[in-house]
Amino acid sequence: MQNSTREQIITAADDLFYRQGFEQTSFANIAEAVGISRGNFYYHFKTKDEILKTVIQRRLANTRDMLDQWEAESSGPVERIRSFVRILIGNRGKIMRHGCPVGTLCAELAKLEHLQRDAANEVMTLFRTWLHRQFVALGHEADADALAMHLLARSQGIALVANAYQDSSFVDAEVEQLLDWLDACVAQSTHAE
Amino acid sequence: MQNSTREQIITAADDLFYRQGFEQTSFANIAEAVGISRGNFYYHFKTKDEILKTVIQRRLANTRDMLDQWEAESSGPVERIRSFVRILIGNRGKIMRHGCPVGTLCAELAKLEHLQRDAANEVMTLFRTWLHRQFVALGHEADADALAMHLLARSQGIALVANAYQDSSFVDAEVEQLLDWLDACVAQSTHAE
DNA sequence: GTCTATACGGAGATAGAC
DNA sequence: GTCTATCTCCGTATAGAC
Repeated sequence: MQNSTREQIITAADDLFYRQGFEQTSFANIAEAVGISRGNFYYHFKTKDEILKTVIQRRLANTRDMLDQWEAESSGPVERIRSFVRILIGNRGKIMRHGCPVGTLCAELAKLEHLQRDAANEVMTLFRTWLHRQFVALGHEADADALAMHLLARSQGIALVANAYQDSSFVDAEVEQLLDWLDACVAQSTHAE
Repeated sequence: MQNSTREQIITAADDLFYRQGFEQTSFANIAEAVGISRGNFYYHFKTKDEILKTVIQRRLANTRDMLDQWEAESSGPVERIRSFVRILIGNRGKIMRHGCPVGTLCAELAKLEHLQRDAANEVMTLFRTWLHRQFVALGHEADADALAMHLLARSQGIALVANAYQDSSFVDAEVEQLLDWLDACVAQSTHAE
């Protein structure tokens, strides 16, 4: 069932929403990418809202999987948070071209006052609560959410500016600073004990 | 000539582009906001590109004026940079509702691969070079641009996350951290002498 | 499930009267 | 300068044949 037409539509829509934005992507674009007719498209999804909802659900599932994997692979919270920071490096090229998939969708749906806005924010919240948990494990119970939000905002800012200026060395330099900041967090929590 | 129809159109378009986004704003929206007919609109601006270009030019001019004013009002570079950081507080409400006017336009035009993308980036560059100059005055010749970019990214990240979560206390907390970071920059440059 | 044909509205844009 | 009327294209969405 992995290559069913429905799955192909979701994959194509996911990609196009990221690269062109939701509003800018038409049913014709998606149908063309999949290689089906517009009419057939409507057999699978009745409205544009519905396809967006489904794409966000898939992103939520994929994000959960990724976070679970980081949890399984990494030995401790510091290494896990480093995994988060390093997606900026791993996805450097895509981020420079199209921005952060999470942040750009939240920003677009916020401006459209779209029904699925909260659903899109939920993807960001997945990272927020996961990071929160890691900071708690680091001994930062009191300010874990503030640290998670801080890291989220830093990442989003880096992605936005890197996208505007198409600057990859900027990403590298900022990631270094984030890793230093993380080390300082660790030192601070160790110190407090 | 301040209240000419042309000026009113630019003002209305500027506001609507910020609140709804460029793509989402139609000529009908702008015409209705001004109280003129669609036909009349085309007497003043032939294409949507042209009105966007004009709006960006106005934003560039307004930004230059603001930066000049900060330069005139503040005694030194530290206080000037603080003025920049504090717009996050001053425009807190608008930023929570619609994001940063500079960042959201850059992000949207990047995704549309719009002709005016570079023009929109130019507004951000105005802040970048101005901040660069302030950091040089602070004694940070070597890393002035990196510091300017860092501050730009931090601000954009704060605006994006604040917009997503509509969280004003987050903005306050992050601004405090930015001001602390700035103080640390000053201490570092003083120390180096 | 997939297609073609088509309805319908809204967008950008133009023509020409006043 | 401002209006109404109109054109054209493209978007979402539907109907019905295969």
